[in-house]
Amino acid sequence: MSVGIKDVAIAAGVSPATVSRVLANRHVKPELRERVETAIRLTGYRPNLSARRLRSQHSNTIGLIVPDIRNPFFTTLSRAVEDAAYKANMRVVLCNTDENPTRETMYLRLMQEERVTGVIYAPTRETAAQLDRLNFDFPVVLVDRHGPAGKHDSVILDNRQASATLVEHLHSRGFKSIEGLFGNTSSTARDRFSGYTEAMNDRALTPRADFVAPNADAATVAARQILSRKDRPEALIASNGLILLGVAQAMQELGLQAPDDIAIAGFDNEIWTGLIGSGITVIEQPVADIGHSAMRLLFERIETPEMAPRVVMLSGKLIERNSSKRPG
Amino acid sequence: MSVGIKDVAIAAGVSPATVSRVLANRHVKPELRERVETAIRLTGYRPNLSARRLRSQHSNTIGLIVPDIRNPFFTTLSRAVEDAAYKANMRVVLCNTDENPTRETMYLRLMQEERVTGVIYAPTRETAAQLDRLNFDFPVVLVDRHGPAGKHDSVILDNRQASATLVEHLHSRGFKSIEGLFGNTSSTARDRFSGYTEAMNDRALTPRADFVAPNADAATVAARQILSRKDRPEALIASNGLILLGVAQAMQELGLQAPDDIAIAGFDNEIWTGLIGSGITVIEQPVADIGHSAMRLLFERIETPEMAPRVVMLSGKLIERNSSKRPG
DNA sequence: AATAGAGCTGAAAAGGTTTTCAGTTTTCTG
DNA sequence: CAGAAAACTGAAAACCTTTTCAGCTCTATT
Repeated sequence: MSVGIKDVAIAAGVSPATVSRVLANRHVKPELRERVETAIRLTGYRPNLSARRLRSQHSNTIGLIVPDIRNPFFTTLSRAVEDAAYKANMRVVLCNTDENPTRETMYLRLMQEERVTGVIYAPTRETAAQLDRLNFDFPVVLVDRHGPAGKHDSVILDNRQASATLVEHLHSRGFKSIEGLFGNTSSTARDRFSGYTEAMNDRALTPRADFVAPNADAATVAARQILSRKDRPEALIASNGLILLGVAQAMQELGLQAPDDIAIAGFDNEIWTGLIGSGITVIEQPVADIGHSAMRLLFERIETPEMAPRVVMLSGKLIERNSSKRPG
Repeated sequence: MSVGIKDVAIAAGVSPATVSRVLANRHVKPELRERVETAIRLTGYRPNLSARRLRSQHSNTIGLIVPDIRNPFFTTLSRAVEDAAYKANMRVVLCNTDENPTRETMYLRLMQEERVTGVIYAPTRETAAQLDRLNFDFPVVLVDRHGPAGKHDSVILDNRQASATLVEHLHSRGFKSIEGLFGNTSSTARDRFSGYTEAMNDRALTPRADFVAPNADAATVAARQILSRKDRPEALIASNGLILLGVAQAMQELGLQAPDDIAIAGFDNEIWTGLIGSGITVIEQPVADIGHSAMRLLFERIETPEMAPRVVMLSGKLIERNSSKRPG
């Protein structure tokens, strides 16, 4: 049986309450404090977090619900979230939904049972749509994706703007037929699609878009098809890092080079995008900022629950590389 | 105030014990069971995991302690661990140590306070060395790295063999001066270094090795130096994915091409290694397998604690690509 | 028909901590 | 130096479950 606060109390000749107070750094006479501290050291006492949480009603745990930690965007995000969490003396429970609404509701239920302090959450469009019907008893901050307009704290990229920037960039380089390959599950992909479409229309260009499950394999399949079409576009935009990876893979299979055979641009400034060929033009997201902002919003929400929901919108940054150079 | 098991009991006209039994799927008369179930539905009851854990002494939580989730090896590993965990109805608490022994001990302590069911752990060499002096009251399975020989369950790659394979491969392609760039914190890097050195000696080649903090930035700096030396080697081996990334980046900065200017080979078959230039030769690790094996070992250890420690050693697979072709 | 056993249920204890409450000691104020 | 306030401490309640124990109702066996 492991040593509890009671054993420490006996060893130090004080009451359990006093030990608890020493642990919580509350006022207790130096002499007693010292006795307790050595007792703790001697007994090797470690607090039982379950008991502590049960009594204090603070779980000191935050949930992080993302589609897939292997998506580099979410990898980096998770790291930022964890750093902030552990600084605030909180644990992080990580959940991968695979963009599957069933798993999402299961995890949200789990968060409830865990009595988490708060949740950072990148929902699918499907679940996001009914987000205000669900009523969580913990604060939620959406990241990367938004819910019903203005109802929830969220931190997202200005996706329309970012897409428009890519179109503008490609257009200014002389490309006219610009196709887009977008994810089919997130509000983010949808926003990027809108931004793309608007920007194309603004320039009297004809948008053409495809939607695909947001993972590299599915993207490879789709890209293969697009790239081998007779009316292959002059330029192709990929709506996130995994899709971009799929496109790059398809191009390699087909022996195509950017920008000679087709121009390429995408999202997420992963290191490899700078190394592949002579570099792929991308929109860089301030991922770590997004994570930190989300945690800040979460903590502030916890402090003042009645505050009106806030949306933090950050801007992407165009990183021009060779894949979008004017051909020939 | 949230609804507890008591409220459900009252609503169903039974005792809390009965509700608990319904929840745990123990024998209770169908009629009562149904009454309880509708009461649960009506009240929207969610069990309180802290209370449950406190009483039952089962945390159903496993800890995952890794250097950095952004290292793609550990990203994939974490995903495998989580999948297995959630299938077994367990949560995962994720910890990044940044190869920092202080953070390691802090997290190990946390695991103790959390009363975790078990831990999957990739220790630094420093902590690994004193692993048998520490006495955990939870089972630990080491991954990717080993502790004092044969004292702990662990799942690792046959690192010596893998390194030797790379040397053999490069040598058979005609390279003689083969340098190695290794991480400086893990037993794994050390083993890969040993394998490299032995294989070089076996072939009467002179080994030359450098050690560096296992992250891309540090590797870039080191690689830059190696690559701009007058006596630059004919081939360079990188001991993990991040270091390989650093090497690739340095080469690009310096305008060097593989295999024309220098041959390159490394570890971890990340997708980009197949896309960069005309592909980088790597040793592929069965990462998902490693994760699953680790979880299997962990569960078996929990079931039969007195079993002798087991070491599972998996083989890497050489993926030959263009970066190690015989130069022009 | 009596008895053993199985199945089912509820009361109450237990799990390890924090927190409240009340009481005691110390310090401060005038 | 008296009295008030502040600081400190311990006993006991509370947090929400699961589990033990004992009792009760059936069924099955002899």
